Amino acid sequence: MARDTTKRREALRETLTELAEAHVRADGLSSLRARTLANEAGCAVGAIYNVFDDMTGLTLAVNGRTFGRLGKHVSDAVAKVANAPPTDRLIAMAIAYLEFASANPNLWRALFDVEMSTDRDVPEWYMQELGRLFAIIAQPLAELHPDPEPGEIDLMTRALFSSVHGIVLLGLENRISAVPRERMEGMIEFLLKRVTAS
Amino acid sequence: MARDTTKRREALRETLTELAEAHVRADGLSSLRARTLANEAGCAVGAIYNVFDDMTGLTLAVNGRTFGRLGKHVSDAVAKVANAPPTDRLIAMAIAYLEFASANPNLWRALFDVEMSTDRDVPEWYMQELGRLFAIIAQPLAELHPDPEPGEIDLMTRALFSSVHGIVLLGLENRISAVPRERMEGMIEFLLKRVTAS
DNA sequence: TGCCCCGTCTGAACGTTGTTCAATGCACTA
DNA sequence: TAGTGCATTGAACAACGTTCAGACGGGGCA
Repeated sequence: MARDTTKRREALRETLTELAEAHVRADGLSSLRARTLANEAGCAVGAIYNVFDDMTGLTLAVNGRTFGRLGKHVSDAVAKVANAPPTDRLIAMAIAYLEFASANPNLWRALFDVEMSTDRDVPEWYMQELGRLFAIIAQPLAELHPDPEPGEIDLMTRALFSSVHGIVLLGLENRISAVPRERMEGMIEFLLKRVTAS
Repeated sequence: MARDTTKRREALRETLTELAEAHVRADGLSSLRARTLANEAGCAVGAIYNVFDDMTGLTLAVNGRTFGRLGKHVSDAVAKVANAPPTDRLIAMAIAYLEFASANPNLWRALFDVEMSTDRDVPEWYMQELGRLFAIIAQPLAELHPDPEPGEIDLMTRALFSSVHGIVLLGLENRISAVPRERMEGMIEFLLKRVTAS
């Protein structure tokens, strides 16, 4: 019995995550409704709470998937130009980040919009994925600076990631100023070329 | 009567904005409650809707004040070093931006967290203030590039603003990685010095 | 086989939201 | 003073996440 129940729970978890992802992708994080999801999954509202702590837990499950795909997209992009100069690899990664955010704006925004103010801990996979992403960025930077001061690479890594993130964030925020795609790429190239210029 | 009523409305608008600002400053945008505000202002819940379209309208009023103060803070900072080289003026502005966000995190976040998905137009003062801010940034950049290609200054302005914004945003997001203040300043200086280096 | 027991699942109910609108009150005019 | 029209009220509404007492059902024991 125990195994059977566990399987059902796992299956429901999967179903709910899939349905939630579809909603977030289509209409944004704020369109998630417990009752709607329960209807679509063919279960009771309460069943959601047998499988997730609350709606935030469900959102985190969706974000886990998104984060994985984002990481893969960036990794693949840099792998394709593995032999290019460090600056070009950085640009390729940043453009890939832009591509992903641009192709999945709602899922991407959900990564940062999830409410974590309550005492819930940041999931460990969150920090791990972020660490993996930072490691990929750090590599070309390390090649550009073979003899760095302590912490210098880390500072540059965070600065560059944050900068690209900011450009993508405000660029996609069409309410403030819808920036055409090629201009965003222009900003990213401008920034990275300047910063990494010896 | 008409004038008297108008005055009362104006006074209520002022009172509500002030109270809302206090709440946002202390506990963030999501802590705004229509009933709480009405209690504190000594009016009925419905009265709020005589003065604002909805809660988003009230939030926009709060953001209007915040935007004004932010602009003044940045302007003052750059005015103090008006004779310094362009790069130093850019750094002074960015540090001032960081200072403001750091000193008023909840009010600052509210500037970007306000829900505008509904068809409500972006208020014209929003674009105006943003344009003013961009103009301040563009000036040192124009000095650094006396003979720019068309649109180049604008692209640089947006790229730099977005980058600094991203650094401040992720740096203050303590859930992801609480970055100490001096490291954030380090990132900003690193970025701006590199980007503006001839 | 039949019965009981215990964990699972259900969905009505709860407490809070923002928002509305019929009813009330009030100030000013004729 | 009676009448009129708009400002103001706050109970009611719809929708939300979340809970929990009870219905349900399957596995172990007599």
